[in-house]
Parts: sequence; structure tokens; C-alpha cells
Amino acid sequence: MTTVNLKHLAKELGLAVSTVSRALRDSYDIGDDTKKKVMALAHKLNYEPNPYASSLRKHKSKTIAVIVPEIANNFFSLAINGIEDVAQEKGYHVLIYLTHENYAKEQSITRYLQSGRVDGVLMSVSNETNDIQHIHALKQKNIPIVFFDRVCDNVDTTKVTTDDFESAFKGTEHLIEQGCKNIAFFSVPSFVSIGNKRMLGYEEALKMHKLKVNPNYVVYDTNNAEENLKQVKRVLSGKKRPDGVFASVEKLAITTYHACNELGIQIPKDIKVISFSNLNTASLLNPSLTTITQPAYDIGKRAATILFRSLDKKNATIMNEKVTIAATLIPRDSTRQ
Amino acid sequence: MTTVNLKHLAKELGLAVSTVSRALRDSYDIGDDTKKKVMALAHKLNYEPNPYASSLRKHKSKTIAVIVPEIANNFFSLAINGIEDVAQEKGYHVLIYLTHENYAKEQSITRYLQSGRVDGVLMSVSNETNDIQHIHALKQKNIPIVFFDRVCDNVDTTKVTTDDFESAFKGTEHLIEQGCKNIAFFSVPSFVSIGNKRMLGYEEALKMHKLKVNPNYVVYDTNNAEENLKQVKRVLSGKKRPDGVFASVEKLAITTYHACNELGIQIPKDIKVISFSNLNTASLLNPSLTTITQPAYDIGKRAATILFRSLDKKNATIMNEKVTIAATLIPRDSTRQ
DNA sequence: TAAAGTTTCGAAACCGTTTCCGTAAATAAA
DNA sequence: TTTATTTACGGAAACGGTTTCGAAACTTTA
Repeated sequence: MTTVNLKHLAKELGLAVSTVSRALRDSYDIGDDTKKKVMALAHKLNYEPNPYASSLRKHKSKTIAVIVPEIANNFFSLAINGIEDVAQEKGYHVLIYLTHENYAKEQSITRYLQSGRVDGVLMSVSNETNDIQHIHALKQKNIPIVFFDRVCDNVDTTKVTTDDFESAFKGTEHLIEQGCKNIAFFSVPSFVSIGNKRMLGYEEALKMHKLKVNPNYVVYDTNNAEENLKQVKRVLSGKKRPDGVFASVEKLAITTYHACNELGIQIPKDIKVISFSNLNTASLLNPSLTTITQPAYDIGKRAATILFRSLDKKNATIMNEKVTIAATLIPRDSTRQ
Repeated sequence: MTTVNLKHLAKELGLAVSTVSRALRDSYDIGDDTKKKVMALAHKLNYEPNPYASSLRKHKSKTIAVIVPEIANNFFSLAINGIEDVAQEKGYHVLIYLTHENYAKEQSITRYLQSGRVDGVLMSVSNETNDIQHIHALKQKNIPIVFFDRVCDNVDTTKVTTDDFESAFKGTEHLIEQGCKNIAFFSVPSFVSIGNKRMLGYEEALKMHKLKVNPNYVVYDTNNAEENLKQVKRVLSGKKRPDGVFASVEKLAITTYHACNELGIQIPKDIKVISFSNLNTASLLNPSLTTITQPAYDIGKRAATILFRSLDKKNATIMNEKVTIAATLIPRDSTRQ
């Protein structure tokens, strides 16, 4: 009930508040025996320093924000896992904010974070985010940001991603090697970093193999499951049905499976499917799904490590660099010839 | 850079800090025109109140902690989704802590939270948690806790769960109806709330149908994927192989699929499988998996709503009640006769 | 017109830590 | 012994809000 604070400890020990404070943080100018006495009483009374008082005084909260589009998604939940692991190790706390792929929400969240509640931000932008005013506003308040996966290329900071271009290129090439000639591309809008890079990799592979890019084969995530299914079915039941699908996001691979089930299209006989995905059941699907698997946990861990390293210095400056971690292509039945 | 605070606003307006503070919070005893002036300037200068100063003074942080065993898990990520949704709506912030099913971690987290960093806690205990001292310590600091899914029955507070006993009963009965006579049970340790209740439901169904409970058919999650696979394979390759598997947690259903693949056991011909699961690809598995699906999102939402309702009152008291939300059994191919 | 009430605002205390500054005692140097 | 230096600690300001108390200025009532 009556929460124990420095004043209580000080009174009980006949010391000054400042002395107790320094003793607890093992300051060099406090005698060893007083330190011991203070520590002992603090431990006995279960003293826990008030983080708000400390943060107010120090202008440091030992807290970061993680802003992601969604959490019920294998990639993001794994990334958060990685983030939380280093956070716990470094003594940081992590606040979670979901944008639900909604730009307005993303804006109001970043807006709020200018208050100084967090020391830094880890972020994967929503697929509606076209403008970066809100990001710059945060940076101007000296709050460092590290992007992961879905980055803003024209913001000066570190971005941790997979090799999206190369992976998309290889994935598309894999489909071509398996005999596909008409390859559909299901993705997020191309102003989103990953949408753009993966699209470019896909197109490059097609060009390299003298296949033509068919704009009718492209579907963008609408952020609405039913609408997505409708769009995918439209493409798969068009007059010239594709014989391969490159899904740039897991969600649309699932949609493709459902669409094929409904339309009676057989994978991989009629159409082959490959997807960026972190499904841990990919090998158990019917048919098992060929995936380009991103090291989601490592990406989160890496991004967090970079952020914390900068936060632990006095001048929290973050390099403008791109950190790329390779994804791995795991061939399975969905692309078997 | 130079963060704008109340003092700046006050000086610029020629008002007292207290006046500005009250104007911004629309206090009744400030004139309308001064209010407007204050609001205007605050908006113009992009003023964001310092949450730490406010929390320090008010002893309220508008922040809750969510403590879960893991996050790369469909149930928990969906639950967190529900939690974050209401939190955002109510203007609360959510701190995430992962225990990784580790009791020591759970202890140190709850220990730390006694500092008053959060106003309340939403929690699903680890499967190592046998003792509840750390929970009581939190309660004695007047920090309300609401449990969800994995609860502590002997703590006086609200617990939000699914109807674990009934669901396990029905799930087991479903296997029996599909012709199973020797049903294995793969679960979490039985001192965990869900482990216990689901086990009882399973046993009750067996008794009701005059089937005997075979302790050799029980496998408990060891928190180690390889070990789990070994245990499951041991049971599935024993002299008297079960013809049905009730997986109390999704993870072990996946393990069962892998084990069957490796051992050449066919589902559902040789063995039928049902599982508590929130896999959104359950219908796409090979074979599609019969699931008992918990309304994870709703559970999170419900638990959060209850917590916030109590926090918004002055005397944060939480009823000692059990809120039960029904799970739904979705029959699929893995239990087809 | 004086007394009473209302409206609108300012001064200052307060929340719990951290930190700057100062000082008395103990030790070292001259 | 006197003077410098170190050691060990106390006092008080500061962080940025919120809240209590009170007091002008203005309005209403008798």
C-alpha cells in the first residue's frame, strides 16, 4: 500500500535522500559500509525506484516503441520476439503500437511519441504510408528511429531488411526454372519499400528470361480479406490463366490457396506458387508451400541491437545505412514440376 | 530540439503555468477566450505534454503490461491484437513482456512492475509457474491483474478463458464418434490451468464412453521442440499405437503432423488428430486439421475491457469472477472416418 | 452602497529521483 | 603546524506537469 521510496529509506537510515540515491547506484563517493546498509534496507523493504520520477529527471525512459502494421502475422510476431529478447537483456521496455495498415493511426502514434515517452522507435511502416512528414517530426525531436522490413528509403537512418530484390529475383527465376511462363505477382502497393523492391526483382527476372510483364497479373493487397480473394480469383479465372504465382506477402499466398480450392485449380499441376512467408506450417500445407523465408527473429534482433547501441551513447546518432540479411528459398511441393 | 513545455506556453501567453495546464484540460474555471488562445498556441507549437511528469504527479501512467509466455503463437498474437485495439481506443499504452515459459523471468518482470510503471496487468502465466508469490506481491501494491487463458485459479481476480473443460470433452467425444478407441493426449503440464481443465475434460469423455485412460498416451510440452518430437514419436511408435490424438496446444499438433510424416503414419486413416488451435491455415494443411478454435481476439479484448473499466474508476477493484467464452469445434479431414 | 457570491486566474506545493554545489572531517603534503 | 587534498555526505534545485489554496476583479443581491 504505502509505497516505499527514497525518502522512507533515508529517514529510516538517518541519511540524506541524495546519499541513499547514490548509494543505490553504487556511486563512487559513498562509503562502502553505508552502501551496504542502504542496499540491505532497500532489499529488505522491496524498494523499487519510481521509473517516472527517474525518467522525468534524466530525460531517458529506457523504453522504446515498436510500431508495426499488425501483430497477428508470423513475420512481425517473430520480429517482436527478437526485439523483446534484446530489450530484456539491455533493460529496456517495449511499447507496442499497431497501425492496422492505417496511415492516420500511424500518424497519431508518431505524433504522440514526440512527447518523449520513448527513447527510440523501431518501425515497419503501414502500406498506406506514402508521406513521411510524421517521421521527420519525430526525428526533429531527436528521437532515433530504426526501420525494419518496411522502410522509408528517403529518411536518413538505419534500415534493416532482407535482400528483397535478390530474393524476389531468385524466387521468380525458381518459378521459371520449374516451367512457368506466365507469372502473376501478388503484393503490397509499390510505394511500400518491399512492394517496390520485390516488384523490381520479379520484373528483372522476367526480362532476363525474355518473358513479358503482364500488368493484368498484378494484384495489390487491399487490406480486406474478401476483396483480396475476389481480386485473386479474378486473375486466376481470367482468360489467360497464369501458370505461376509469386506472392510477395504470406497473406496473399493463403488467399491463393483458398482461391485455387474454390476454383478447382490444382497446385502445382495447374499453377505453381511461391511466397515470401514465415509460416511454420509451410511444409505441412496441401501442397507444401515453397517459401522465401525471412529471418524475422534476426531482423528484429538486429534492428533492436542497432537502436540500443545508439541509445546507450550520449549522442544518439544513427548511421544512414542499409543492413541486409539474406532470406532463404526453400523449395517445396507447390512449385514442383 | 528545444522541447516545448507548459512554461514556454505560459511565458509566451503571459499566463501562469497553472492556467495553461487547466486550459489545456478544459477545466471549468478558465475563461473561454483564454482557453482558445492557449489551445491555439499549443497546437501551433505542437505541444505534447510530458507523460512522465504527469504520471509522477498523478500516480497514473495510462499504461498496462501484457505478460505472455510467447508471442510467435497465433493465440497470443491474436489476443494481443484485441488488447491493443481497446487500449488504443481508451488511450492506454501497452508494454509487452515475454516470459518464454520461464518462471524466473516471470518473477523478475512482476517484481519490476511493483515500481508503479503500469496501472494494471494482463497476464497469461508460463507453464513453469507453480507458485504465486510474485502475483500476490503485485496485488499488494494495488496493481490490478486480469488473467486470460492461462490463469491462476487461487488468485482473487477476474479470469477470462474459454470453456476448456467442455471443449476438451467435446473434442475427445468427437474423436470417439469418429471411431477412436485409444486416444493420446498431448498437453502442457497439468498444474497449468488449461492443462488441468483440458485433461479433466478429456478424461471425463473417456470415462463416459467406457474407454480407459492410458497414462502412456500422455505427453507434456517440454518447451523444447526436439524433445517434444522425440516424446511424440515414442508414443506413436509404441507397441500399442493410439488411433487418435488430442492436442491440447497447437504446437503439439504440428509436432504430431511432423512425427506422422517421419514415421509414415497416415492421418486420418491410421490416426485421427484434433487440436486446440488458432492456425489460420488449418484448412490448408495436409490433411486439413480439425480444430477447437478459441476466440483469441475476443479473449484479449474482453480481458482488456474488464481491466480498463476497473482502472477508470477511482478505487480499482476487480471482481473475483470467471468469464468464459466458448470455443468452436471445426471438424476437418484430420478426424474424418 | 455595502455585503455576498461568482468567475478567472496566479503562487506555490507536490510527485520521487538525480545532480550540482558545498562542507566537515580525515588524510596527505609542505 | 599549516595548508592542500581527498573522502563522505547533506541541502537544495531541477525535471514538467497537476492540484490546492487563495485572491483579485467582476457581478449579483439586499
